[in-house]
Amino acid sequence: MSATINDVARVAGVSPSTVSRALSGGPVNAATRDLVRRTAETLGYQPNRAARELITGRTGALGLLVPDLGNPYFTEVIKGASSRSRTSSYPIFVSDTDEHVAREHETIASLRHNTDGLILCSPRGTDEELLALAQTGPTVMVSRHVPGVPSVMGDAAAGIEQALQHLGALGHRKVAYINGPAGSYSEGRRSAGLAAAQALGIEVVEVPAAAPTFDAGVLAADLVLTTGATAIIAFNDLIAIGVLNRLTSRGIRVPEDMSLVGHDDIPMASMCTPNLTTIAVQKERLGFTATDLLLRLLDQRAARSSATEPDDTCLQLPSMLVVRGSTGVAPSTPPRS
Amino acid sequence: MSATINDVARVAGVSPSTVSRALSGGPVNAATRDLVRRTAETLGYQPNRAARELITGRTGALGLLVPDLGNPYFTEVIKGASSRSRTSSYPIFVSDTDEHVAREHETIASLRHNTDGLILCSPRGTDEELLALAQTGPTVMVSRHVPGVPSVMGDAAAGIEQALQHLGALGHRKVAYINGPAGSYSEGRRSAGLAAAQALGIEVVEVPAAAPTFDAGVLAADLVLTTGATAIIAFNDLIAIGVLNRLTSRGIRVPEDMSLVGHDDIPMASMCTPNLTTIAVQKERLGFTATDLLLRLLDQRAARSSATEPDDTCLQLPSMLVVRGSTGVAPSTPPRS
DNA sequence: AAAACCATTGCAACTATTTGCAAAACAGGT
DNA sequence: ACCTGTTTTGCAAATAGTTGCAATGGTTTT
Repeated sequence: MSATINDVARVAGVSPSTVSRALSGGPVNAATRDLVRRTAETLGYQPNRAARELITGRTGALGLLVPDLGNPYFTEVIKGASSRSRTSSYPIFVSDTDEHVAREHETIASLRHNTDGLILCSPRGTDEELLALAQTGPTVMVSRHVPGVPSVMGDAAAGIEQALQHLGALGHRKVAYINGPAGSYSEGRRSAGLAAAQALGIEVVEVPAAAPTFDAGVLAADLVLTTGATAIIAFNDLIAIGVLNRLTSRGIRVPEDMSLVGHDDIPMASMCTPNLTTIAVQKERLGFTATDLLLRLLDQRAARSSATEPDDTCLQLPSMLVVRGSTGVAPSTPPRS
Repeated sequence: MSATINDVARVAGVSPSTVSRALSGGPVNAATRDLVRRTAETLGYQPNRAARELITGRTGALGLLVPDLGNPYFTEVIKGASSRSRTSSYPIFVSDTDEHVAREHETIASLRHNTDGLILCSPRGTDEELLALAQTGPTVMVSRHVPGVPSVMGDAAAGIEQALQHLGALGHRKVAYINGPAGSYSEGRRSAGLAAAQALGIEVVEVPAAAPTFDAGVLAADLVLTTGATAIIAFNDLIAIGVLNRLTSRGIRVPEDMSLVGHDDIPMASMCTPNLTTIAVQKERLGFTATDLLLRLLDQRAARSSATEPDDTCLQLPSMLVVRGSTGVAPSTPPRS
C-alpha cells in the first residue's frame, strides 16, 4: 500500500530510527534531515497512526461530547473546535448524548479508548459525577465549571445584566426569567446574573422550562402570562422562539405587548419574526478555545511525565446583547393571562 | 493500565493465540472458550484498538462528511448514522466541509487514513471527481447518486410531484421553483420531479439560489416576485424560510398572496409563522440506512478478499408532503413585483 | 599521541494483537 | 497397540513505528 518508515530509510540510505528522529525533530544532522524529509516527501510517506499509537500509547485524536446535535448552539461550538483541530493534525470525534446522563457516561467511557482528551460541552450530571469522569483522562469543559476541571465559558452573568439594563431602560419593571434544565450549570450562572435586577428596580420571576427546546418554550409561555411580567428573558434562543410562537398564536404581540430576550444568538434568532433580541455568545470561539486549551494540556502531559496538579483554569469569553426586534418599550398594562 | 491479551492468557492458563481465537470466534474447544470469556470478563479486558488495527489494517471506525453542520438537515442525518453505528462498535468521525469542494477533497484524504469506510452526504463536485474519490476506499453516498457508487436518497421527484398536485388542487397555475446550488445532485433529481407539471397544467419557472441557505432565500424572493408566480417550491427549508422572511417584510402575505413549499422538513419548518408546508424526507433514516449499507459493504470486503465489482445499489426512501400553514388557495392575481 | 568529549547514527527491544504452520492431543477403526 | 484423521493448541513471525543504549567517527584537549 503506502510507504512505510522502512521504505523511506532504505531509499535514503539510513536506518529507520534516523528517519523517525528526522521527521519528529530528534537530534539529526541537518543534511541527513533534509535528505530524509525530501525522500519522505517524494515517496508520499504518511506515518501509520496505529503503529505510532501502539508504541506511544497516544491516539492522536480528540473527543467532543454535546447534549444534542440538533441544537444549533452546539453545532457552532463544534465548528470552532474543528477549525482548531484542523490545524493540529488531531482529528476530532463528535458524539451526541441525546441529553441523557446515562448515555453521557457510556459515551465518555467509549471515547476515552479512542482519544487522548475529551471536551465536554454543557454536560449534565452532578459536580461529583463530572469530576470523577474528568479524572479518567484529560478533560476540558465548555459552558460548565466544576472545581478541578479546566473550562471555557461565556460570561452569562454579564449578558443577563446587559439584558436587564436594556429592559429597565425600556421601562419594564417585572421580568420573567425562563430557567434551563435543572442540573445544567449554565443555568446556575445565568441565574446569578439576575442579582443585578434589584439595583435596577426590576422584579424578576423565575419560571421553569423542562428542556432547552422549542417545545418547552411553547409550554413556558402560558406560565409566564400568569405572572404579570411585561418582558421575558429565556435560557436560550430555542426556548425564546417557542415562547414567541405561542405568544403570537395567542394574539399577544411581540414586542408591543411583551418583550422577549433570548440567549446564544443562534442563526434562527435572526430568521424569525420579529427578529430576536438575544445575548450573543461567541460559540465558535468557545469551541476553538476549549480545543486549544485541551491541546495545551496534552502538551504539558507529554512534557512533564505525570503532572496531575488539579488545573482550575476557567476562561471567560465576553457576551454581548444584540438588540433586534423582539424588545420594545413596556406596555402600560401587562398582557392579560 | 488495562489488561492485555497476555494477562488474560496467563490467568486462564492458555496461550495468547488461544485467547484471541476464543474471543473472535476461531476454532476453540467450547470449554476453553467459556473459560477464556469468563476470565476476560473478570479482568475487564478490552482489546487494544491500535494493535488490532496495526495487524489487520482495519481501523474499526467510519467517517461521515457533511457540507455544513449548521444545516439542521445534516444533523438529523448524522443522528441516524450515529444511532446505527452505536450498535456496531464502530465509532464514527464526523466532518464538515464548509461547502467547499477543495475542503471536501482534503477531508476525504485525511479521513481515509482513520477509517474503514466513508459516508459522503450531499457531496459537491462532478461525477468523475466523486467516482475517483469513491474508488480510494469503501464509500456510500447520501442524497447523491454517481454510477458505480452505492447510495441512499429520498425520493425527491415523488415529493415534488406531490407538491405540484397539492398546489394545482389549490388553483395555482404558475409555480416558481427555487433551485439549489449547481453541482448538487439532489438539485437535478428535484428538478426532474417538475416534469409532472405539464400534465397538471402548471407552468414552472426556475429561479436560481446561490446556496442552500436562509440568505440565498432572502435574495431569491425578490426574483420570484418578478415572475408572476403565485406559489413557490424551494430547494430546501432554509431557502423557503429566507423567502418567507423577505415576503413578510415586503408586505406580501403567506399564504393569502403567495403559497410556499419547502423541502426536508427541518425542525425550523414548524417553528416559523406560518408553519411551513414542506416535503418531508426521512433524514434520520437516510443516515441510518447509509451506515447500514456501508457496514454491509465492509463485511463483504472482509469475506471475499478483493471483490471490486462495481456496486450500483441505490436505495430510495419515500418522501411525503406535509401540509401546514404556508400554502393556500391561489389569489386571483399574482402579487405585484 | 592519547584521552576525552561531542554529535550523530544504528541496533535491538518493545508495544498488543492476529495468523500460518506445525505440533500435540484425542478419538475411532483396525 | 498402532495408524489415521480430526480437532485443538502453541509457537513464532509479522504489523510500523519509537526509544534507550551503545557504537561510531570526528574534533578538541591534555
